Order: sequence, then C-alpha cells, then structure tokens
Amino acid sequence: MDAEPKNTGGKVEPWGDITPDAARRLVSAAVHAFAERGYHATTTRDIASRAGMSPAALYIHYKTKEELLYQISKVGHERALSIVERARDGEGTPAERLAAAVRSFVRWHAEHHTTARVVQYELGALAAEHHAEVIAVRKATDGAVRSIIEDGVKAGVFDVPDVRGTTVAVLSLCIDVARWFNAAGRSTPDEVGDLYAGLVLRMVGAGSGQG
Amino acid sequence: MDAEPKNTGGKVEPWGDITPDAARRLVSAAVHAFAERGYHATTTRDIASRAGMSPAALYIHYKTKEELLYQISKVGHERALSIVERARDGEGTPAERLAAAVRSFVRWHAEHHTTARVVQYELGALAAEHHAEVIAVRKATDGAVRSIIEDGVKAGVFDVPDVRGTTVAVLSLCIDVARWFNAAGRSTPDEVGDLYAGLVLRMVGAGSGQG
DNA sequence: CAGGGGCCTAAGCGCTTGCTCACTCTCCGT
DNA sequence: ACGGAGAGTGAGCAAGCGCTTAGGCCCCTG
Repeated sequence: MDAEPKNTGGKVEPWGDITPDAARRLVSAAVHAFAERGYHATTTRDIASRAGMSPAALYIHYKTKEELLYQISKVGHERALSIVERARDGEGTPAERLAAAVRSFVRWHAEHHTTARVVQYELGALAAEHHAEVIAVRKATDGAVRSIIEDGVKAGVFDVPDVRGTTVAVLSLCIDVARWFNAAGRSTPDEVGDLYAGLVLRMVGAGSGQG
Repeated sequence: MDAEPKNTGGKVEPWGDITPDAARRLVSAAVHAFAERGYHATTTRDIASRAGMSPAALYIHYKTKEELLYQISKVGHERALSIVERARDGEGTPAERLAAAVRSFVRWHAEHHTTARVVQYELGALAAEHHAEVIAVRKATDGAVRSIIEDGVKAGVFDVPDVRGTTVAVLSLCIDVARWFNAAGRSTPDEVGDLYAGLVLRMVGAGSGQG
C-alpha cells in the first residue's frame, strides 16, 4: 500500500533506493551542487569529483547532465505531490486536512531544503519534454491544495473569496521555504510547519482562535 | 526629498534614467535574458544581440557581465526597500501601513516581474562583496516589515506569537509573486496586491472581517 | 580643417564546457 | 583458467564561453 521509502516526513535521504551505489552518490552530489550554485553554474566535473570519481564516470550512469536534473526534479515533484494528496485524501475536517497538508508540505521543504531548492527553482533548465512532464505534476499539486480549500468553502467553514488566488498564495508560502530555510538557523522544520499551518488557516478564514 | 523616477508604483521602466542610451538598452536586454534563462545560462553575446549591438560593445559600458547583474540587483533591491520604507513611515494604523506595504510591494513584484525575478532569484551569482552589499539591503527590507508588525503587536491590534517567523512568511508571499506572476495571466498586479494585503492582515490576526 | 575622445565592430585569444574514446581493472559463471 | 560484462580512468575533442585587441567612423572643439 506504500511503495515509497519508509518515511515521508522523516530524515531519510530521498535517494536511498537508487542503485548502483555510484549512481546514488552522483545524484546526491548533483543535488548539493545544483542547490548551491544552480544547474548552469555546476559542471559535470564538479558533480563527479563530489561523488569521488572521474568526470567520465558520470556518463556510465546518466546520459547527460540534464538527465540528472530530470531524475531529481521528477522524483522530488512526485514526492511533493504525494504529500499533499495524502493530506487531501485523509480524514478530518477541511481545516484539519489543510493544516496537515501545509504542515507536512512545509516540513518536507525545510527538512529536504537542498533537494527542494533544486526541485522548485531549477526546473527551468529542463529539456522541453521533461519540463512539460514536471509541470503536469505541479498542476496536480496545485489541484490537490485547491480541492481541500474548495471543500472548506463548500462546507461553509472557510471564508475565501478568491479560491484560485488563495491557492497560489498558500503554495507560494510553502515553496518559498526551500529558498530561505537554513538547517543551522533558528527554527526547526517542525516549528516552521506548525507556524505555517496556523498562518494558512487564518488566510482561509478558519483561524484557530475564532472557530 | 525624492531622488527617484517620477513614480514608484506605476508602469515606468525602472531603467529609464540610465545614460547613454546604449547602456540602458544593455541593462534592459540583460534583465530580460537573465529573467528568462538565468544569469549563468545567459551569454554576453545574447545580451549584446538583444540590445542590437556586437558582443564587444557590452564592454564599453560595463566591465564584466557580473557588473550588469550587480547594477540590476542593486537598483532593484533599493527600489524594493524604498517601497516598504515608505509604507512603514507613512500615516495610519499598523494594519493600514502593513496593508499598504504588502499591496505596493506585491504590485511592484507583479508589475515588474521580469526585473523582480532577477533581483530576487539571481543574487546568488553576484561576486562576494556585491552579494554582501545586496544582502544588507534585504535585511533592511526585512527589518522594515518586521517593525510594522511589531508596531501592531505593541498596539495590541495584531495577534502574532512569532514575529520573526511571520515576517519571513509575509516576505515569502510577496517575493514569490515574481516567480509565478505572468502578465498574460488571469489577474492584474492591482488585484494580486489587494488580495495579498487582505491575506496578510488575516495572517497577523487583523483580518478585515473581525476588527 | 586637424585631431582627439566617445562609441562601435570584426576578429580572435585563452580557457572551460559537456561529452567521448580507447583502454584497464575487477568480479563471476563455466 | 578464462572470457565477457560492468564499472572505472586519463586524455582529449569540438564547441562555446567571457573578454580583449586593433582599428574605423563620427562629432565636437580649437
């Protein structure tokens, strides 16, 4: 029933299931390099040396540098989508489900901020067909969040005049965590997730302090 | 008292006062290229050809490609800072000033989304000292927003348990507009600004519907 | 009208890039 | 013992990069 790694919210590296070992090291090296300098400023030599191998070894496991980005982007987007889908399909009131979606989505972006930064901000470097594929996943994510908000509006527990615009705002808030979050910073992923869940409930007019 | 172009919220190109004409065309070309493909994926030949000149002409007006980015980033950040400072120092209740700050800040990011995208997302490509300079301006912007929120908390009209975290969230919301806003899309800069101002008032517990 | 500065170009230099090639080493089934 | 597949390397190619150089045109000033 759960074909994913053990734990969606925990601290597992998202690339633990890639084989062989060298391929996994390459993906991990690419994630860190892309997150630090951006895709175009990262060289294949940089990725290979971070993975502890020669420049040529990269091409044994991946056809191009772009394929590495595609792998990262695709897996990351699917993980992000599954997080909000799980919240959408879960039990509870719309407010509880929206809070759960935001909390786990934000926690993922904070916990895996290196991966998330690549996933959210480097997709413009993908080849056309890969880009389109990833955009489709993003639209599904957007739709999942919107459907939770619509549920709340239909149930009369949310006060949201502009559902589409508010959905974009909620996702903005969550995604941007990947840009500024710093593991050495003041707050933990859990704290940010809780804070943001509360802020989003207020945004939809279902703030905890007002019923 | 106002050494800036005529209009901070209007539709003026932010580079209208650069001379000579060729330098202005180069900056404008660089902004568009950087926004579309990113700094590192943009070539000096691309910038020059967009500006209607030969590759070498770029170096008559700017020492390096990075200096072009610095010019864009510095001017853009200063403009953004002046927008929130104006709101902070303006008249009205904390709620009114916060709403004004968000409205004009968001409107600027939507209106000038091409410039804003470069300003907000390409600063990592700056040289170390230029980067530090720009970071200082960003901190000032953060501080200006935070001081408005603190005013509201002190006055007892905002309900914000975590001022620092909420400030980050508010800025996230505004900045991310530059990433997704599309001039051909559904909503105008004014509409987004109004929507976001309302959402932020709710985030700080000063929603219009509850006094 | 001489001449110098501002603005621009064609050509190209030195270097780095993504990627390939010929080859080696290690492991494993027969 | 050995051949073939998988995984890796050192060297290097073609293309593209940021940037420079040498020189030409135009206009302003004396």
